[in-house]
Amino acid sequence: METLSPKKLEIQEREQKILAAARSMVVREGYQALSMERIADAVEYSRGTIYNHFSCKEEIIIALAEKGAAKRVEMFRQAASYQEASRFRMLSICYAAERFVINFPDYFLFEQIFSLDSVREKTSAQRQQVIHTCEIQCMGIVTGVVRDAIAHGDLTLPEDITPERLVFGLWALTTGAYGLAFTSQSLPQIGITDPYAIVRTHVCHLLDGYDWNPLSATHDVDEAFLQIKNTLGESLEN
Amino acid sequence: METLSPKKLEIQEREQKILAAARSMVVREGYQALSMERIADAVEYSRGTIYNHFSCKEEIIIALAEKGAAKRVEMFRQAASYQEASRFRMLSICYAAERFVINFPDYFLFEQIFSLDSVREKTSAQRQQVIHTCEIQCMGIVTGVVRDAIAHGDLTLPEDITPERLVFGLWALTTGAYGLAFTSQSLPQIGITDPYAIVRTHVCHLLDGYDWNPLSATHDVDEAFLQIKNTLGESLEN
DNA sequence: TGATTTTCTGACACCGTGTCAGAAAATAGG
DNA sequence: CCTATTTTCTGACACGGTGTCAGAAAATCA
Repeated sequence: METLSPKKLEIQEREQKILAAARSMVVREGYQALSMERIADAVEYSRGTIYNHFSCKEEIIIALAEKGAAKRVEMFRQAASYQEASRFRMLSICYAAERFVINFPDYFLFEQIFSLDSVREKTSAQRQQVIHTCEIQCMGIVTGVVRDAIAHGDLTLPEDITPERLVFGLWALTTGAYGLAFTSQSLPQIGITDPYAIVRTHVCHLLDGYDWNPLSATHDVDEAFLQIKNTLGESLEN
Repeated sequence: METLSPKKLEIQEREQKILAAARSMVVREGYQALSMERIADAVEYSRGTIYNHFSCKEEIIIALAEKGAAKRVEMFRQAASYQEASRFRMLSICYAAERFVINFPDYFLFEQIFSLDSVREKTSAQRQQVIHTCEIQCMGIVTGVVRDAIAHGDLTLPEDITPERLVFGLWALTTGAYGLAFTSQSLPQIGITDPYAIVRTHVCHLLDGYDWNPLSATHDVDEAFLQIKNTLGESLEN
């Protein structure tokens, strides 16, 4: 069943065309400008046909969020394969998380839209499951690095902190900061001009707080990120 | 001009009735169930009258977000007045931030809705300004504590970290975590059952990473939070 | 009390949604 | 190649929500 009938293929391609149209529409004019009607116009099919692919516009958003989630998993994989001491592997994942929002701000936006109950409610369980699975995979990649660190003796976690809990903290810190970077009006006013750099600093201090070796004091953090950028940069840019 | 005419008073009261109706509607049935039509039914006035108060439903959401923002400022003020060493004042603000989302999850929700461009776009500049001002005030309260800490010699920040940048990190960590607590499906599955407790732990480790005295190692953190709860609990619950 | 101002109302025009009967196109069979 | 069957596509329709505004109703004034 490798080759699909020409018609089936056309349909598959059309689905991608619909998503591409929706994506650029949201990017250019915002979520509220997205309507099935306008998508139908853009791809030159009738509204009914669009509804054959997606039962409502929320399903389109979640389909786009799915793509984003898959992309992030891929980038995290790349980053985790960085061949260095555990702490630098951790930093390289942070770098990947940062590149993700910078290179694909729209994916980040779709996730934010999707995180509203009122939107998520209207989407299918299957697609929710896909996104959920990606989330678990990302967690798995990062906790894997933490476990490696423990195994190599670079890190000893306090009793009440599991690798998952540490990762939760990093996850919260980074996504919280990226969310603020996107939505807060106040940042420039209080001298926060490069939130991404600040997050990196905080991550380092947090890891220092957990005594994850080698500590910041023993190496040049900026240098480390530069190294990561040079090694992984290409493969994360796509 | 202390006493308003009875009619003006009625109008003012009605505005609160509208907000209350909208609030309970969103809490009970979600944002997407909110409509001017249903609000009008609920408060037993015509749609036109509702439009005299708010030009669209986004304006209602932002009005509710405003109330939340003001509440947070109030709670932060209370917390910052905690009479202890700077680090514990910092923790007491974290405690206030936590109580805010736990006691008023709906306010947190309105902020999330409001953070979407598509919603914010439709709201008036004045109201946006009010929220913005509250945000700045909160920042001011927290950076004030940081500055006090520096002045008292409890904390020495690295050159590249201003008090604002440190606060940005805490802000990102906490709101990021609370956001995840509300929206992520994955947390229980990976053993994160009390995200709030974990955030507190991470905050402590982050402060440790910056050598903010007294370090966690020298005192019982749980005990400190208990103390805060006993001292401030009442005044934050309202 | 009547004149004037303010407030309230619901009908209206509009826009987007989601559905579905029937048209059109693709595919299969002889 | 033609016809039968299946699949896909379409646009009209009913619905529900939005935002407006002319005129009704109520409040205020004098």
